[in-house]
Amino acid sequence: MTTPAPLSSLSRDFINHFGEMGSRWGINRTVGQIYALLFVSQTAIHADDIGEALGFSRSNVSMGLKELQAWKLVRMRHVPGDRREYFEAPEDVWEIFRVLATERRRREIEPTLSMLRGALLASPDNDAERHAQARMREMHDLIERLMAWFDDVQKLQPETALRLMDLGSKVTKVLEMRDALTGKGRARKVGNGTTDTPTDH
Amino acid sequence: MTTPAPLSSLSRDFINHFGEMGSRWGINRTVGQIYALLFVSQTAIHADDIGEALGFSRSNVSMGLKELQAWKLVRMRHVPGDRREYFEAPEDVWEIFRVLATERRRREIEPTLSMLRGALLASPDNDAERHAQARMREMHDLIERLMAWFDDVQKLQPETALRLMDLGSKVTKVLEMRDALTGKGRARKVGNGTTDTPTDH
DNA sequence: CATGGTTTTCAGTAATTACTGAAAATTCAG
DNA sequence: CTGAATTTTCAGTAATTACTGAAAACCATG
Repeated sequence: MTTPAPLSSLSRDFINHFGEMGSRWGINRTVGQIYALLFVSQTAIHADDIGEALGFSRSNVSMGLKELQAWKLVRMRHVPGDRREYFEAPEDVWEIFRVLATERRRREIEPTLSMLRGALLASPDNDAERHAQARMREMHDLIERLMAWFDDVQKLQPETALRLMDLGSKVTKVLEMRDALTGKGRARKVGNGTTDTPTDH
Repeated sequence: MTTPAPLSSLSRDFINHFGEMGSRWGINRTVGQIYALLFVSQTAIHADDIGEALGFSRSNVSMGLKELQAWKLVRMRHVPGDRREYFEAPEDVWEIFRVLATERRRREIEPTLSMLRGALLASPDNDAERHAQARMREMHDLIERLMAWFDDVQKLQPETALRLMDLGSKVTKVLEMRDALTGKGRARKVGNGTTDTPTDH
């Protein structure tokens, strides 16, 4: 019967922010707030307390938790002698990031990649189609490259990945050196046939 | 009065897919389809043709284009002797990716980062608050690290960035070697990342 | 500086998505 | 099995978001 801890203004602001950002992140207010609550909570919480803390109906909480579980962003656990289900967010923020990235990829990228793969099998029979398909190929190839890279990095230990990131573009020193040695140095643009872009940056 | 080119089934599928995925990507159907149309188009198109090709009202097209411009995903241009505004998607897919990532960061991450920065200034006065703030700090620090890395990579030439990515986790070989030399690494963790992890799916 | 062609705005409406309460299903102790 | 405690489902409703047509604003030209 413990009252669900009255939420400090610190936590309340955090939770509200997640609620508001929810729509931009592709989740709804409820889901965002529930996640935020679990994220800052010291202990696992059961659905009734979540609903009470945030002012949502029980059924809404149930649906929100279901979605968070589908995203693999919360874990369920049981406390001895209590039939209710308790929920918590995983500790390790890198792991959270990894899960989030993986899940977003699965939902937001894979379907497109597979559509593109299909489109690349077609035989275009006029110039417009040929051009469209070439564009799709560019998109496809970039996405595949990005995903292959992501696969690679994802397999690293968090510690290693973080360290790799901290190196940042310093890593390019290695590339530049190699280029200097192989005399490959001064190409500037990525080769897409149609030269255009007066880009500058 | 050129009819807006009858859209091959190849392009139509691509455009429809973008319409459907729109909601997952945080844009609406209209915006997704307009972008897709421009992306595969050989030439710049004006609003009326876009509306006709996709079956949207003129005002809807106008709003869609406005949003795409806000995202910096389309460019406007004029053709001599025609008062109408023509639109096109930038050529270079890496540049598109860069713009998209930057814009998403600005909209989806920066606000949270600044909220977190504020939260970290507070002085927690009980254990729960202290824990919540510590969690927020973990989140904040990870995001900052990721963003710093992204800043770094973003400044690279497309070619360099792509090549860096293609190297993937091979770069870690350098790290591992360095660790071996400095005696820093010492095979610290269990289940080392490079061998096949027992991932389910 | 008036005109016709063009784009933008906006109020109203349609479509979609979120949320609720009540009922059904599930779970488990006795 | 029974029944109390709990979670899930779902039909109905509320809230939000997308889309339209008409009108206003814009703008290059004569």
